Amino acid sequence: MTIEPQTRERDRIPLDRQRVLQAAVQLADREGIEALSMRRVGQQLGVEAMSLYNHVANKEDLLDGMLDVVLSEIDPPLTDEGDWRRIFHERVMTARRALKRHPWASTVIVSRVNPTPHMLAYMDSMIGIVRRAGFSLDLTHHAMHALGSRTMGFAQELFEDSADAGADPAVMDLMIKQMAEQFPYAAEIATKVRHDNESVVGSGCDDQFEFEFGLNLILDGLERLRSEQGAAAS
Amino acid sequence: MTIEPQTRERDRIPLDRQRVLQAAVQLADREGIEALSMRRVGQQLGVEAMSLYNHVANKEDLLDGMLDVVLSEIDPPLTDEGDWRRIFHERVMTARRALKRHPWASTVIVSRVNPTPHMLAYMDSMIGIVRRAGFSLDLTHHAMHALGSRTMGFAQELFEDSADAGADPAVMDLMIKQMAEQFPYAAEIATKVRHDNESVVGSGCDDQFEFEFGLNLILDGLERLRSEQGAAAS
DNA sequence: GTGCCATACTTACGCTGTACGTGTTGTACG
DNA sequence: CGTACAACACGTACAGCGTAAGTATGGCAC
Repeated sequence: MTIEPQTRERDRIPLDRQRVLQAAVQLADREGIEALSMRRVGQQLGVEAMSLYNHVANKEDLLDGMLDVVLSEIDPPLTDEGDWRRIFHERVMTARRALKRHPWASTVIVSRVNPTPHMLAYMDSMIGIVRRAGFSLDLTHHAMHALGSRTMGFAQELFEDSADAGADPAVMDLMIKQMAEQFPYAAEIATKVRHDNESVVGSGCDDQFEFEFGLNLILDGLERLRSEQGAAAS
Repeated sequence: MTIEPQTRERDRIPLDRQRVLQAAVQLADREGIEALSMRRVGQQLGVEAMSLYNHVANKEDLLDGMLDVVLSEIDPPLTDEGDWRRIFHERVMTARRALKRHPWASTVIVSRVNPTPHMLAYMDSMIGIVRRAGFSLDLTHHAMHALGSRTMGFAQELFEDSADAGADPAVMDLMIKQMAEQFPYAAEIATKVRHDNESVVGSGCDDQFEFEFGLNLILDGLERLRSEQGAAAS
């Protein structure tokens, strides 16, 4: 009773955030996201549930962290040459593959409200692709909404609005400024949206408009295929 | 103690599924979906939690039922005349309005795995619109995937696969036959998918193909807008 | 040595969904 | 009218959850 704990203490690898996240990811991979509880993750590490709270704020934070681990597995773009559609498509499929390795990821991602660092980095790189292809700021913004999280490798709307649109404007300014260094393209869009909606309450984007924009984009594309099909066959 | 219960019993309206579902919907509307527990719903009806189980199988079933209530509020189509895109668009926006009346609905719908009756009816009517506009079976199938639950008034993939693709084939046949009467258009698609994948394991649809189909549809639409924008300005 | 600080452990609270057994009810039939 | 019955609300109980709060056990700076 006096020796046992000491020896156990000695050869115990100390916990850290990375180990906690990795254990959680492994558990979710193996037994599904519904089997993931703080107690089970602790068990996985030979540790009590409460010990995890030294490294993650709460379960929400744990899920955010797990997601970030998955997103960190998205390979960087191979090339920057050629048709933007090819580059974009390729990168989306890479992201899709990363997410498919962790089947729980796509269901978790939709329940999150704040983007993780790797998420921001990824989005920034995708925005960069279309911007460099000559998309206007406006069109870029609409494009990202239309693609929704198809950009992430599956089909689903991303976040409700740009973080907390109702927050302190001064804080927002600072946040955007800090973001601008790391994620210039994303920051550009955020600034624009913010400017457009200076006097507007609620969400930073016109959800109704963005929804109809995306809907019409698809309907028009389908109409084109319909008329082609009409020309080819009956 | 002997009289009290009797009088209370007398003027108690007996529970039924509809009352349970309505109380649950009201509670979720008022206090959010995370506040919805069996105990709270019971409380809402002046009844213990366990009494609800006489009318719903479990919480999953309760959520399915609640969703069906919301979907039943989608108004029937106004007209069947004119451009299919206009008709389709109009109906989607009607569905969107119904879902917006219950903010929790869109988050709940994505966690469901089986379509509810009203859901099937709605999908059937949407498939009917494009079929009557001359879409081939194939194109219709791809179209529904591409639209995802944009058809429902928000953007998100629908169900993992067509119900239980791995189930007993004989049971499936029966199911499809029964479906054919009520939902002819939906049944037609289901039959086709089933036929195409006779010898294929896993999901009833080629997820990879459908995903890329939808992605390319949007990318092509965006490319068109990009080149137009290039011609007009810059 | 001594104090400090990080961190792991323990206990406990209030909540969840729901299995199981009991009692009361309105209704159908002799 | 009396009785049997099926429907159904109730109460209790259990295993699990996230996490607040307090306690014990290191390694490390002085």
